[in-house]
Amino acid sequence: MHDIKFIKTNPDEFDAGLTLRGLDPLAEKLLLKDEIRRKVITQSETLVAERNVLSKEIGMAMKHGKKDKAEELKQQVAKSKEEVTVLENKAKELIDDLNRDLMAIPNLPYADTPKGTDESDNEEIRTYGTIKQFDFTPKEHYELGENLGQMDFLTATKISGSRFVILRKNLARLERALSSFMLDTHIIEHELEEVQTPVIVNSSALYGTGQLPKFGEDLYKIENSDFWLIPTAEVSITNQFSNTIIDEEKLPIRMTALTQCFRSEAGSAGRDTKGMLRQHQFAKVEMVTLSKPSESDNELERMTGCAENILKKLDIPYRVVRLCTGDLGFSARKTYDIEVWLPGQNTYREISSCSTTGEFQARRMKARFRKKSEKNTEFVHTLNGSGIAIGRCLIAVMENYQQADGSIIVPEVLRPYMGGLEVIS
RNA sequence: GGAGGGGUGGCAGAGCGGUUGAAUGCACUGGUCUUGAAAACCAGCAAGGAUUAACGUCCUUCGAGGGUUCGAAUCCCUCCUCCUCCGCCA
Repeated sequence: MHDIKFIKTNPDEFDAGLTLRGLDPLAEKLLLKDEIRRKVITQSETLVAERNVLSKEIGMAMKHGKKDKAEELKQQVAKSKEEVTVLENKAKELIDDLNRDLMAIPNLPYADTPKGTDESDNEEIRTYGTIKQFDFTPKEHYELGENLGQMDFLTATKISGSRFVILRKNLARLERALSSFMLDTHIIEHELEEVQTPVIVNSSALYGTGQLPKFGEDLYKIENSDFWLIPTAEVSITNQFSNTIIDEEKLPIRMTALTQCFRSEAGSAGRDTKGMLRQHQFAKVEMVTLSKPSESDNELERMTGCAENILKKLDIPYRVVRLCTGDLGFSARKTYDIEVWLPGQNTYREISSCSTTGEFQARRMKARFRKKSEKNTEFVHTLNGSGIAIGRCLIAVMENYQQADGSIIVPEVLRPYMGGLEVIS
């Protein structure tokens, strides 16, 4: 959420940020609303203050047995009561209205964000690994999986619908191996703290990280309740710190969690319908960091590095791109996507997205920190990134490690997690 | 699901209609004392908002939201949550 005080002191910077997003300037309109809001609050509070004084006088009068005086004062208060109620309601309305506006405005991209309209304008930062040349035509993951009889979309359709999958035997085990490998790497090498969080959250958590109010359509909601399925563990990990004041020494707090994620994929009908690239349910290892404002840029590099390290260890080629203004998510100020090479598709596909939101989410959820021996609190900065998506990583392993006979070599680092298995066939 | 009891400041814990934003203790910060530390003593110590050049003043908040009242942490209603016992259950 945006700080109206920031907008007040930096209207041009605010509008420039919106322009980067392809939005019309809003500062003037918001500041007008704010002015009215403050005026009404002042009016209302003046009256309430007067009432409070009179009420105390009534109390004193009662104490000293001056009943007549008390009655007289009561009359006075009663007169202003209606007026107070009207003003208070009006103030509340104006506050809510302004907050609604502020909640629906996306975060401001960093000024150096590459300009563009969609993912084709993203800027390649670096590439890693050598793209393997096959002496046969590499297959897509679903061909490989189905031929192995270990990836079953048809049966999944029967029990759930489209965009679900059933993995069997060693592919199921491979998915589990990937999860454990990633988590172990994060907690041991990268010193992230592992957490296990709920996958069902309430709407206030979704407001906190920015999925609501604008993107409810992309989420699954549980009927007759305020429960939603998380689209990413970012929601539950980050919101642990809502309405919390953290001691400065505890920062940065770097966490990781493995959860299932649930997305309705409204609006992506027809895209990636084959295979398990785009599912309604998928496992993902997520990373979330809370940091001091001064450290968040470095933390973003660190986090991206953690995700990259997973792919390095798996020895799968990838590239890192910086998202352009048109591709940047609602809450993000700066995002690196990591895209893995998929030989079957002969292209790079997103497997991780690491973002800093600055204080955007922290302000929404009131996650603050206090410096030692300082009175004031400040909002923390929050970062989130996939570290990495399990399902897509499974695809990447399958396609990059496939052999002519349709079997799949198990990457070295995963073998300890697969009981030493070297090939899935 | 049934019965009962709680939710108060960083923590513990009073208050149960009238200067109570909240006693007291611990923790924390500053000071006195001390060679230094401890102890002791003194002082400070909630968040958000409005206003102000600033000092300050004012408003709101005692789980959340409504209500009663001139006035609510204190009374009433609804919800959330925690604990104990019973039932059910992975």
